[in-house]
Order: sequence, then structure tokens, then C-alpha cells
Amino acid sequence: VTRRGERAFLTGYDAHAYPPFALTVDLAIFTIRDGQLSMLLVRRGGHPYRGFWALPGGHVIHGKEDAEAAARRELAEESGLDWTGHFEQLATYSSPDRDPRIKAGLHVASVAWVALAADLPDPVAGTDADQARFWPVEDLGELDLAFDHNQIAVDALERVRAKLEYTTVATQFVTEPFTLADLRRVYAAVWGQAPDLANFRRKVLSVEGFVVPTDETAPPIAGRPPQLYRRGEAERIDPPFIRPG
Amino acid sequence: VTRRGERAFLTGYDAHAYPPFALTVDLAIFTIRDGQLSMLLVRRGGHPYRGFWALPGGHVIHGKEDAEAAARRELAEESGLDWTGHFEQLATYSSPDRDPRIKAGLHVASVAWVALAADLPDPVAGTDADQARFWPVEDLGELDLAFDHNQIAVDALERVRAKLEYTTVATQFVTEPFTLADLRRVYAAVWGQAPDLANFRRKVLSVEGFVVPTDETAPPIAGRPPQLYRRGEAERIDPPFIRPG
DNA sequence: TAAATAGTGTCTCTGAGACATTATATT
DNA sequence: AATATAATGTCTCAGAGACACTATTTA
Repeated sequence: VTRRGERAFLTGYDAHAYPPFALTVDLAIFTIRDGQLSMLLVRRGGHPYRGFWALPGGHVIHGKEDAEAAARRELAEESGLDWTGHFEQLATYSSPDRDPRIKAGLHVASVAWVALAADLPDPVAGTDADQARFWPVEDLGELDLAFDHNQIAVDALERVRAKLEYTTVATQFVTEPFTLADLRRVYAAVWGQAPDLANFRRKVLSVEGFVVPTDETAPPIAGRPPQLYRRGEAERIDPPFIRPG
Repeated sequence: VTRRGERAFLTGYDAHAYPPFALTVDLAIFTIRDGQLSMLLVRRGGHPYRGFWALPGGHVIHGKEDAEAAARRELAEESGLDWTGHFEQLATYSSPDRDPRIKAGLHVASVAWVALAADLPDPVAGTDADQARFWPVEDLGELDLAFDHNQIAVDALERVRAKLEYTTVATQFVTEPFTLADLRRVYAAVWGQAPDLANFRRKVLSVEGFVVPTDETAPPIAGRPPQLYRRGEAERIDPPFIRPG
């Protein structure tokens, strides 16, 4: 099979013959602040939904990048750092009326992403946001977010909770080196309930490559000094962790 | 917070001020034919990639539907039936050069979907396809599909394989009523290896609501007549099935 | 009766839940 | 010494792998 004739087809093709779509990205950026799972929200500085809290995001640059590149670019702008944490596509939201610009003839679809990071620096307000802050996910229910961002936030939260069961992404929420107590607090924050201490240790240490022990201990608060660990190479927990409750 | 001023903003908004995106859907439709997991492909009748095998799909109708509705519409057109099987979003592919129409100024993003069904009728060629057939996924590696459809096919296949571990979607591959041997053949086809017969039965029957026994048996081929079952209400297998190999 | 398919029983091992116990630090 | 935190040990039970065995039909 060849692609004969395609060149001529493209020469005659009119990209403006059909009503336009726009492609955006939205980011659900999670971190753990004061023991609480939190999500970054920005207050929108421009229309539509001016003044509303929303997920950070922006437009995919036409012809220059794909949605992932756009999301990573926004992530760097919003969090102001070279990104090391976990990053994955969540889903695409494309209801015609999810963005009021449909009234002006623009159908806006958005690819949502989930990002996890440890101890992010305080967020930077972007070009289209006059304010940015981390919200504990517990308080999220009371907020009326822009667009369909409440739905995206709910889906993102469930994705994170599920991922902790069968992947090692929990280690992305702590800075290296970390103690097993640190890692356990991640599970407690994300699942809303701490797994049993002894069984947690046994599980984590039995999954090869989940964590790698260092030969150091942390200065004790009160009590025995805890062993320090780094992230291992493993990505999957098999058999999976079981979520309590 | 109110949305004051948004109306005026929208009145002045020019949807054509920015270069256009198009939004399409692509479908990875799986079924089991002759004991082999198979995927529906169509031969493209128009540019671009005319004459190439591709996933069925099409454009989201601007302002009228979201990607899910478009995918369901294409599914109905392509398979020519009221759809009952499993259906879920896979991921969105948006690389600028995934569709050559970028050369004419159109950036085409596509939301891919996975659909599972039992014993589909022979496929119908659509408006943009002069041919359609199911391909065993084993033979798929030899095909050079249109666009980035090889990648989408690989991702879809892995999604299906993974989903059989922790959900009951395998029952969507068989017609009711079915025997446990039928269901086991689904796992054998998707995973490429049959789970142990006795352990398979024990697992399926121990998950409440996976299958519901009827009070009938199927006419025996040779041997004891098998018990017939229907799909249960359960959606998750917990703890999950373990994929052999 | 032999062969084929359906279905049951059981031994063993892994791993998770529950919880008691030991270790090592600070105050 | 009392207390707080870290780490280990152990009993029990659920469930998965392996595989032998029984049941019911056709040829």
C-alpha cells in the first residue's frame, strides 16, 4: 500500500471548511501538605468563569506540541520546577457545553492529566490566574469549580487512590531519603486510613524494588532512629496492596 | 462568585482567530472469532492513508455531541446493531504529525475507545471504508496501519488484557447463556494461555455476582452436559484474577 | 467400554489481618 | 523510669497452584 495522491489531496484541503475545535489540557496536581492529600487550584483571571477556582491548564499549541507536551509545559509554569514526579493521562472531556465558548462557535475539548509530587514549592500564579493554592481534597466538595472541573477532580482523585494499590507511585509523594513511616503517612493521607503498621512494613519490604534501604538513619524525634530508604526501580506491586475500609 | 461579564466576552469572541483543531474518535472493537481475540479494522476509502487498514472512527460532530456519543454512533454504524457490550475510553492521541492534514493547517486529535462484544455480525463497510473485517490480534504485528493506529491497537490490547484481571468484562465476550468452558476460552484467547480449569471454576464461582447459574444445561458435545450461566451484576473481581505466564 | 467433556476434592504454599513483643531513642 | 517511635515475631485464615479424582454423556 502506498500513499499516492495524498499530496494533491492535502494541497486542496481547506482546514477552515469545518467549524473549529480547540484542544486544551487540565492538570490535577497532587501533593501532601500537613498530612493531607491536596490538589493545586488556580483562580481564573480571565473569561470564561473569571474569578472561579479551576484546575491549572491551557491550550495545546497548534501544530507545535501534543497534549502531553502542553501539560508538561503548563506543569513547569505552574509549579516552577524541573518536574520529576509521576505524570499520566487521565481522560478527555469533550461535552459541547462544558465550555461556554461553544456559544461563540468554539467546541473546546480538554485532555486531563494527573501529576503527583512531593513537597512542591508554593505555587506561582500563571498568566491566566491571579491566585493559586493547594486545597485539601477533603474541602474540595464545597467548591464550585469552573467548567466540568469538579468531575475531573473526582475522577483524578479516584485514579490516584486506585494507583496506590497496584503501583509504587506512593514514593513520588515523599522526598528522598524517606522513612517507612513517611511512606505510610502517604497511604494514610490518600486512602483516609492508615494501613496496619506491621503489615505495611512487611508488604513494602517484600515487594522487590519498591524501596531500597540506605545505610543511614534519620535523627530520631523521640525513640529509635528510623532507617532511611530511597525509591526502587519497581513500578508495580504484585500482588496488589489491599485498600482498607 | 458569579459569571458577570461573560456574556459580553462571548459576544466579542472570535472562534476563528486561532488555527483549527479537529476532534475525531477511533475504535478498538474486540471480539472472539474461532477462539482468537480479534479486532475490527476497516480499509480507508478516502485520503489520507487511502487504501490502508485503520481503526474505524470518525469526526465528532461540532457542537452536537461529545467524543463518547461520536464513538457510540460510529460503533452502531460500523457494527450495525444496538450495542450492549462493554465500552470505555482508552486515551487521547494528539501528536501534531499523527495526521498529515497538519500540512494543510489542521491539527487532528483523536480520542480512542475500547469496545468488547460477543459474536458480532459481519461488519458493514461505512461511508469512508470500502472494506471491513476482523483481524486476529496475533496477525496485527504484520500490518502497517494508518495514522498512529498501530500504537492505539497495542494500547487497547493491553487495556483489555489488564481489565480481565480485575473486572468481569470477560462475560461481554460470550452470548448468554454460556458455560464456564466458554468463559474460560475467553480468558485463554485474551491471555494466550488457559487458566487451570479447576482453579478457574473455583475463582469464578467464588466471586459473588460474576456469573449466575440458570437451571438449564447445554446439549453435550461429548460428555457430561455443562451447566449454563448468565452474567451477574458484579463488575469487579476482588481479589483480582492472576494472569498466568 | 473407551474417550471426551464437566465438575469436585484436597494438599500445600503464599500472603494478609490482627496483635503481641522487642529495640532504641528522648525527656 | 516513663514515654514515644521503630522494628520484629507469630498465630490464623483466605485464597491460589497443582493435580488427582468423580460424574455423565457419546461413539
